[in-house]
Amino acid sequence: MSRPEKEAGTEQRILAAARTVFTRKGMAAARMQEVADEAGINKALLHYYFRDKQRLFEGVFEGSAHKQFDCIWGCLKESPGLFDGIRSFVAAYMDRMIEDPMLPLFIAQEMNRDPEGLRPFIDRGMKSRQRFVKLVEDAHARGEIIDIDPRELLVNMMALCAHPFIARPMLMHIHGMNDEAFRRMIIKRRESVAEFIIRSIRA
Amino acid sequence: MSRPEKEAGTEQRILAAARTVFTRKGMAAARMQEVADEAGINKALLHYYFRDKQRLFEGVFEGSAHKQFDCIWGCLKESPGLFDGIRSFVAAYMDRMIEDPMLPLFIAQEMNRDPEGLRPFIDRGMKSRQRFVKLVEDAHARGEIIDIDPRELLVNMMALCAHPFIARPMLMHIHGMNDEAFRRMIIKRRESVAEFIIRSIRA
DNA sequence: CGCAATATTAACCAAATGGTTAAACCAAGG
DNA sequence: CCTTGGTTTAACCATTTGGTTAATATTGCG
Repeated sequence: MSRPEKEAGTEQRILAAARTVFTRKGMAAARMQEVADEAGINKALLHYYFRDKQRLFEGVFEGSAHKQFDCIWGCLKESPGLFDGIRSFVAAYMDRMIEDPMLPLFIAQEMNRDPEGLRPFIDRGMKSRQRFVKLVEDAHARGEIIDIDPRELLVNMMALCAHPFIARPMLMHIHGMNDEAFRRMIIKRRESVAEFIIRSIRA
Repeated sequence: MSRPEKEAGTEQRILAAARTVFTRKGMAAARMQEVADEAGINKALLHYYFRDKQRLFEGVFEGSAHKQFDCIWGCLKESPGLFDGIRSFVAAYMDRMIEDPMLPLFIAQEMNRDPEGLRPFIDRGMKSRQRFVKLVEDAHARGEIIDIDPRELLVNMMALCAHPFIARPMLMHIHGMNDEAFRRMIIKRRESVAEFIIRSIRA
C-alpha cells in the first residue's frame, strides 16, 4: 500500500492533459486517446484513474468552473466602493481570461450541452453576489450612480470582459487582427472596459 | 428527368433538420442519424443530397452565418446618426437572437473549432464596417461623443447583445431565473442596452 | 528476500458512427 | 406500357472510439 506521490503525480498529469484537450476541443470532440497521448501514458491508465470519459470530464470541468467563478466572486467580495470594485473586477477577470483564453467558451459550451448535470459545479461563492447587489444599491442610495438593476449591471460587466475571448476568431477576422494585435486589444480593454462601464452608470 | 419541387423540398427539409440538430448539439456531437430522424428520412438520403457530414455542416453553417452577419452589417448600414444607429442595431440584433437564441454560441463554437476553414463563411457585408467607423469618427468630430476606438465600441455592442444568449444557462442559474424570467430580462435589455452604450460614449 | 498492493501496459472487444451499395420506387416522355 | 432518370430505402461495411481484461512491472514492507 501507500501512494508516495506518483499516483497523485500521474493523476495530476492526466488532469492537466485532459484540461488541455477538453478545453481546446470540447467534451464531444475530445478523444480519450488524445488525452492519453498528451499525458504520455496508456489509454487504459486513464480509465484506471478516472473510470470513464464522463468522470474525467467532470474532474476537468469542476476545476475550470471553480477557477472561473472563484475569480468572479472573489474580486467582487473585497471592494470598498462600487467604482473601485468594478475596476478591480474587470482587471482580475481579464487577467484570468488572458491566462486561460479558452475558458469562457468552454464553460458556456458545456453548460449549454448539459445544463442540468453541470449546474452543481457552478454553485460557488454565490453569496458574494448579494454583496454586489448591496454595493450597487448603496451607491445608488448615495446618489453616485443612476438607477440600474444590479443583475443587469453584472451581466454587462461579464459580457464586456468575456465576449472578446468567446468571439475571438470572429473578431480577429472582422477587424483583420493577428495574434499580436488581438493581445494588444485585450491589454487595452483591461483598462478601458471598467471606465466604459463606470461612465454609463455614473449619476 | 425533372425535379418538380420534391428535390428542393427534401433538400430544404434536410437543411432545416440539420440546422436544428447541429445548432443544438454542435458539429462534433451531432449525429447523422439524428438529422435523418429529424427530417423523417433515411440516413442514406442525407448522403445523396449532401455527400458527407462536413458538407452538410457547411450548408447549415453558411446559412446561419449569413443570417447573423447580414443582420449585423445590415442594420449598421442604414443609420442617419450614431445614436439612432446604435439603437436600431441593438434592437435588430436582439430580435435576431430572440428568434434564434442558439446562433451566437453555435457560431462561436464552430469558428473556434475550425477558424481557417470557416473564415470564408463570415466574409459578408464587411464593407459596412467602414461605414460604421466613419459614423463614429463623424460623431466624434461633431463633439457628440468622447474619443473611442470604433472597433472597441463595436465589440462592446456585440458583447452586450450576444453574451446573455451565449451564457444563458449560467445566467439563469446565477440569478435564479426560469425561462419566463429570462425572456423578460431579454425584452428589457432590448431597450436598456442601447442607452447603456450611449451613456458611456456621450461627450 | 519475497509478498502484497498498486501502477502500467498491450491486446482486445462491442457499440456507435460515418459512409457505401445495390436494389426498389416513381414520375415523365416516347 | 415500358424505358429512363432521378429519388428513396434496407442492408451492409470499415473505422473510430470508449471501455475492458489479463498479464507485467514497480514499489513498499515484514
